[in-house]
Amino acid sequence: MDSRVLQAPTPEAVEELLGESKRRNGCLSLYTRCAVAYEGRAQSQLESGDRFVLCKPDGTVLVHGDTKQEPRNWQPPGATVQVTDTDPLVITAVRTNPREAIRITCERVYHAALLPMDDDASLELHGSEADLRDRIFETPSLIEDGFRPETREYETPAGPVDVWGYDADGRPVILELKRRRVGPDAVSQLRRYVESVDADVRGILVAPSITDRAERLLGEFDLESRQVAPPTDVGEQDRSLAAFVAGDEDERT
Amino acid sequence: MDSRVLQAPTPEAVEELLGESKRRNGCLSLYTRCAVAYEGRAQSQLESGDRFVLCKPDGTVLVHGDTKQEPRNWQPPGATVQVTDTDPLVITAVRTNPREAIRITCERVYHAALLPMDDDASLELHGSEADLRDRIFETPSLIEDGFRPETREYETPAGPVDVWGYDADGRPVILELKRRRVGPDAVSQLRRYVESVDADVRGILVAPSITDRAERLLGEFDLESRQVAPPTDVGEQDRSLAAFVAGDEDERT
DNA sequence: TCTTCCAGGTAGTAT
DNA sequence: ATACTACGTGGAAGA
Repeated sequence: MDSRVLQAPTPEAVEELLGESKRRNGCLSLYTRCAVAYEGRAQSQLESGDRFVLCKPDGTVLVHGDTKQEPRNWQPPGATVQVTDTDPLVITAVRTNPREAIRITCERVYHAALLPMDDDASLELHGSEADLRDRIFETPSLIEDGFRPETREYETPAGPVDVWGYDADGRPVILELKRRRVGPDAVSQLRRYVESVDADVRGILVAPSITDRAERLLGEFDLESRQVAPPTDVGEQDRSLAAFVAGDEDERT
Repeated sequence: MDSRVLQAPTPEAVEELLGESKRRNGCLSLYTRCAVAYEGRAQSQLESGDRFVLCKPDGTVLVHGDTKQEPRNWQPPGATVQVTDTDPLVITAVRTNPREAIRITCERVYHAALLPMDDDASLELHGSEADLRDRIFETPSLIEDGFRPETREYETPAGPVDVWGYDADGRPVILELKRRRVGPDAVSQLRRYVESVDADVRGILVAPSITDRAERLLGEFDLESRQVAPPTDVGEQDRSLAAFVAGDEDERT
């Protein structure tokens, strides 16, 4: 695998490692005390602190602190990453469209590592809005008896509608699907679609649950709702994890 | 700093290091070939590949591949992270509200490292929607002559309005502010606020720019727009980064 | 490229 | 805890 880890590397060694990571198409990881500045879509400054920095071969740069899921600062994919100074070590990542730059000034580097990565696996995800849509096409009675779904992503002047269909009386129906509990924004969205259609159409918001305010707004605009959730079980899943989630803390299989 | 890096550690050594990271309130980093399973709000599976794993002391777990800004899989803050098996090494992170779990099965661990972090610096960000709001309170004529902004986050039955004020004729005005180019969703949002108010009120969408469809929707609902961007210059900024962004590629100061 | 919308969105704030 | 919105949202799919 020929990865490399350097303890307390010099700025020159980090520069060398960054070049190597580009040639090898690998990631560069830094454990460092650094300050960060950003300018582009907005501007930000982050004073010195201990952080973990990951530079990916696609130009992504992440600066992680010791809390939270989101990086404290970052550069999206597509940036050009360079060591622009070695005393102290400064790493700059610039990208265009939009034009923006991040600058990491390292007062100390505890470790640096080269991480060649081979990862071509694709994520299989179940329980998305698309799965909910498929579920409704499979079992239209989840909406109501006699409902006939017809078109996915039906185009209207106000944007694409999730599901277009007809009720038992042949009256057109628009469904707006959400995979989780919905608020007022989803009602606005459904209303926009319904009003953009030049016909007498019913609008139904399909979601696992709905907030009080959204419910009230629905009524105000003569829209409806159905309580339906995305399918949870999709076959080939690892059952022992499900047991964990179900609350069986002692599960260790 | 007493950080520790282990090359090709045994599962037991990783377990020990995870325990140590909890006691020391530090992060644990793994460079590993692993498979990932998730179950909770949805379900997902990710087959084996080389990845970088970061476990933070607040319970956050990130699994990064070699591309993209977002982790390939993750667990948000608040999870309990444990080694639940050592042959092969399995790391499980469980959290509640919502109840969900991620499981990382490592077929090889290239490195593991303990990263004690001291980071109490706060991010200073300029150019947000709040800054745009402040700018309008400071220079109301950016909207129009005679405009008098009055209330921020003004409460309506449909939700909080960014700015409530009055025009030169004393007619109430609602502003919906966006820090970037807006689409149909922002128009829907403004419309919802305007209609929820039981008065003859003007609605103005304030943003740097607007899409065609959104523009058309605005007209349809008798709403207005003003082209205003958040302030870009906020004083104490590092000017050399701005030069970089401006296109001066040779800037190395 | 631009537009549009989903996301296991995440984060912050007020109730 | 829930509700609501902003985010340097990011990412994908279609035009």
